Formats: sequence, structure tokens, C-alpha cells
Amino acid sequence: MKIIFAGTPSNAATTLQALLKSEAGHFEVVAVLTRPDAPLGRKRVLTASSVAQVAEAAGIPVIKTKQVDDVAMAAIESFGADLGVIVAYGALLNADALKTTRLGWVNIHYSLLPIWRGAAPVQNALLRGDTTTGVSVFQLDEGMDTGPIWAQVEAEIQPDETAGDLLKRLTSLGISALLQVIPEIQSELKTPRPQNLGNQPLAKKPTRESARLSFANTAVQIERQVRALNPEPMAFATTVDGGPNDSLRILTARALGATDWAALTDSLEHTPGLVTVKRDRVLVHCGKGTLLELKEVQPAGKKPMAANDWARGLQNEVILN
RNA sequence: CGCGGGGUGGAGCAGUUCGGUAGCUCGCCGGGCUCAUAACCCGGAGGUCGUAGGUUCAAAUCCUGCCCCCGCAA
Repeated sequence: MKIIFAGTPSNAATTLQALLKSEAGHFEVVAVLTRPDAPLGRKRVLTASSVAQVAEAAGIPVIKTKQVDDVAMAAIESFGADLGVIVAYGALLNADALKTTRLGWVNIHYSLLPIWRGAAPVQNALLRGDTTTGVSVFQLDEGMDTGPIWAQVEAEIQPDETAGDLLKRLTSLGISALLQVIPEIQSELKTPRPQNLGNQPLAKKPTRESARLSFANTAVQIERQVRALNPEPMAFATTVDGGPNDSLRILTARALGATDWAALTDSLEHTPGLVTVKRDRVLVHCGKGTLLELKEVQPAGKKPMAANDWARGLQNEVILN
């Protein structure tokens, strides 16, 4: 069976790599679809996507396009693939594009559909405080992640897991689910199970503005935000007297449980955003009398550092907002 | 030429405006106090101040080139 793979970022590249390793005669990746090279970083170096790099290293033909238009479709069809596999490609396929392969396209989605359909399922699951999530392999249709499901695998969310950590785990779960599904599709004996679409909220991609922490929220809410937005776009705060561009990125933080902070708060006044150090723990006062312990932070212009090191160098009292 | 911050003992920072003995909070090593300690007291080691050159009696500090790290933006 001939497979065409579509994807762009690093976890898609990981999936492609796994596919290539498992080919073993059962199927063959005949072409790869990815987004065009983009200027990256401060120096704006034109860089090929992670998927493109893996494909090129493996000598697989690469189609680079922002959208699957007539030209791209013709290119796809020229490879005569039986099945399309898509992982975080970064563009929608319309009805015509879905017909470019004989058996259509399957997508690996990082949630238990129909929960968190949309662009950022992992981040949204963490933001909401979900304790369970998973991976779905489904048949692409014209809707936004609405197609019928071939396979789902559940995963428990660990209490200290970041979006990056979780995506990594889900990526490998997705790979094994996909490898299981491919032969089933190939056999053409099974049919996927339709989704039971309800009023589930869509998983919108977090914006930079949504990454700004508000210490009027409770510590638990903020901790979720910190974990959900790591590594992208990364939760941040600014100091009250710092410049508007001097962000303090919060990489790791933990909401203190009731027992913890009761012991630590005794004589602390409570100003949201106020940073204090108690017994080598860097604490920020949050809404409703809760406390957030900062673990790892990154001031603008500096490398990530332990919150303790950051606090050691502070000259004055610091209030975050 | 997108905007900006930074490089000072192992860590995080001050000192640079206005040149003149290397500072602070920690860590580390040794000793003391203590039932004990992450607490406290005493002592100690450890720095070509990113790098190359220039100005000067004298440069972390002023001038010039270069290297490296990072935030925003994309």
C-alpha cells in the first residue's frame, strides 16, 4: 500500500520517522506534504519544516505548499497513493483534496474525540484541568475533526505534566494506534465509528495574550495555565516596574495545597502578584488567598533559571502582573 | 539591515552614568554551637570582569572590531 504523509512540526516528523521504520513491506511512504520553508528565529533563516527534513533525509519526494490547491492536488495524485496520513499539517483539506487518495485520509488527533476538536487539544485539556485525554485516529471528512473514528487510546494526564511532555507521550501512542489502524483500513473490512458530536467546546489555539498570567486567579488555575502553555507560547508575567517588553516567563510552577500554605503564610500580607521567599521557596500571592510556588522562570534576555536563583538577584520587592 | 536585553569566582546579581583596592545573596571547603538541622556563629578557597585591540599614570568602567547567550516580533 502506498501512503502519502502530510505534516509539519516536530511531532509529525517523529511520526513520519516511525512510519518509515515500520514500512517493512506492508506499506510505503511515497511522498510527503508539508508547509513551505519559513524564516525562523531572530536571524530569519529560511528553514525547512521538521517533516521536510526527515523526508529529505530519507530521500522521499516532498510537496511544499501552504494550501492544497489544484496544483498541489495534481501533485498528490501523481503519486497514486492509496491512503493519506495527516498529522499537524497546518491546513485544511477540502472535499476534492480528500479524494486525492483511493482510501481517503486519516488524521491523528491528540484528544478523545469528540472532546477538544480543533487546533490545540493538548493545551486545552491541560487548561481545563482534564485528568484523562488520549489519541484518536479518524477518517478525515470536510468538517473540523468531525470524521468517524478508527481507533482511540486513553491516557491519564500526570499532575505535573506540561503540554510538551504530554504531546510527546501522545505522539508515541498515536504512532502505535496508527500502525494498528493501517492494516484494518487496508483490509477494507472494517468501517470507522461515527463521532457523537455534541456541544463540546472547540480547542482554540492559545494566543500570546492568553499566556499572560493574572494573579487574581487562583493558584490552581495559574498552574494549569503554566503547564498548558509550556513550551508554546509559554506563560508569562511582567513586573510592575519593569518595561512592557520585559516579560518573566514562568516555565514551571506549582499551586501549593491547603496544608502547605497554611504553614507558610502566617504573617504574610496578601497582595496578588507579590513575590516572597519563604524557606527557599519562591511564592507568589494569587487570588482567593492561594499561593503559587515558582520553580523555574526565565527573565527576558536570560536563560531559564531556578526560581530561587532569580529571587536571589532581585534588588527590591517585586510584584508581578 | 525588524526591536530589545545580557556575558563580572560554581549559581543569581550589584558595580559601568562620573576610570582609582572585586561587592551582595547563595553554594563549596574547614571549624564551632546543638539531641539535631535546611537554622546560627567563626574562618577559608575560588575571578585573565566574553574576546582582540585602542586611549590613559591607571580600564569591569571610556572608544573600536569580533564571538557567544537570550526575550519580543515573524
